[in-house]
Amino acid sequence: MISLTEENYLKALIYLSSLAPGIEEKKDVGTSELASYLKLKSSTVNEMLKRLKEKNLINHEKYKKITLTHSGERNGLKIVRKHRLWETFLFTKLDFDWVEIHEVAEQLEHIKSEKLVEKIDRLLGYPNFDPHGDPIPDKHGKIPQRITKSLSAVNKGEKCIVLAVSDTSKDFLNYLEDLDISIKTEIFVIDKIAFDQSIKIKIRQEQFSLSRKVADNLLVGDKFN
Amino acid sequence: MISLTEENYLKALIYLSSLAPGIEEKKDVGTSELASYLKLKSSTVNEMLKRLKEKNLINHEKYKKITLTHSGERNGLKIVRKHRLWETFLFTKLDFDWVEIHEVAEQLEHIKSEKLVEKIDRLLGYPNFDPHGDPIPDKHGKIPQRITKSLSAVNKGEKCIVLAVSDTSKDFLNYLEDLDISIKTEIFVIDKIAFDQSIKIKIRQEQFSLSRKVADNLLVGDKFN
DNA sequence: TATAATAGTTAGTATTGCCTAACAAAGTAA
DNA sequence: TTACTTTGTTAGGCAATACTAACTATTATA
Repeated sequence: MISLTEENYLKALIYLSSLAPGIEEKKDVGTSELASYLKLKSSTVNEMLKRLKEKNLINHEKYKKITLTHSGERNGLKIVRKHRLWETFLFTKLDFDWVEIHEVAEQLEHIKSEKLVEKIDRLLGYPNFDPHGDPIPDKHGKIPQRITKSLSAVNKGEKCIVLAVSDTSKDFLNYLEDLDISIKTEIFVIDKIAFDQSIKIKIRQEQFSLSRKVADNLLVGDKFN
Repeated sequence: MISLTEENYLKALIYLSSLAPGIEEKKDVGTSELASYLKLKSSTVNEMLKRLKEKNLINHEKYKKITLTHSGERNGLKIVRKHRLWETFLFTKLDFDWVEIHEVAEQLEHIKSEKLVEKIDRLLGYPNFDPHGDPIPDKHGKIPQRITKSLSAVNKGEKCIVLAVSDTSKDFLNYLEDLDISIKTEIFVIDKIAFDQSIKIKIRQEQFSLSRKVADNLLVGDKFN
């Protein structure tokens, strides 16, 4: 039995290892990095690492980096799957907004019932991506892939469609909601300003400009898929 | 902040105090009774009682009975409300069956989000009773009342409709599912056998007989409301 | 390379929630 | 009323999860 706390450690490890530079690459994670992400002290994390290793969920040698075992990864992906399914449920079935879904899903992801997850998955029509555009692992842990690029990489005169956001902070999501930008929003790039690397865009007949930072965090594609 | 465990104690107290002989009456509850209901040792319960009293959720003097304070009752009813709403959700929206809903709702009832509860309530159309016929407290803690009687109290030659079950054990619910008896099922009482107090009934053209024990635990009324 | 900075570990402490064992109070029945 | 039974309490422990403080290994830098 994996405790709620242990589940959160696994989820954090999945997330932190996914921050590797290349796609499909895995980054090794250190104790302090994990501690600071979970807002805990390293000593606390250190103890938990022992328990996770006992349970064969991670590989860890003294003073070395942490990696997930196969079992750890599988279990962590289950939580990620549940989190993203619940976010999708809250967003599409209960009209929660972008900003609110995360913290409720943080709780719901720990509900233990295979059946419930499958029922929710079915109710939602087996979605591949959640409301932030993040991929939802299937029941075997397989993660849907799709090609996206940052809005900053789109050329002047081209149009694209928002597939995901790479920052899910409240500030960013709130700003996007103000701009009425969400998943599936079509963006036409009117101009790219060399001086500050901001870009001028058109959305639904309206023109305005986005900073480099915002453009970096909008992941787009040619079409919605 | 009330912990998950504390919530379960409050819920148990609400339930046990409701077992008073008359309706609207409250029964005082003892430490051992609570312990045995929660499948814990009295010493454990005793300690928790201290904490609950600290938090002003219960009244309790050494060697005396336990009663809920106003705050304790309000908080306990919130959990009962959530439990019954989730059961209704699982049953009506996700096609879980009668027997399965309870244990998943035991987990879901602890999710902390006012908004989520209200959204689910609305999605369900503000139901007054859950799939077992138990009343769902409204957001202010008001409990819908309705008049029911045991099927044993129905006279020969009369018809009635199932409103609730007073036993929600798996065994009983499974048996009822086998018999195809659920909420809203119409029952016609053909005969009452004096010898063993069983009753002969007709449901949807089919005739069979129910033991006294089963009839006792089926709560019925003249019409569905 | 020596040393300072960073990262990781250990030891000792607290809280929650559970346990057993021993004991005290209250209730019941001879 | 005494003695037995049931109920309630206290004391002392344990596991999980977190903390601080002190220490050690590793890495980075002068």
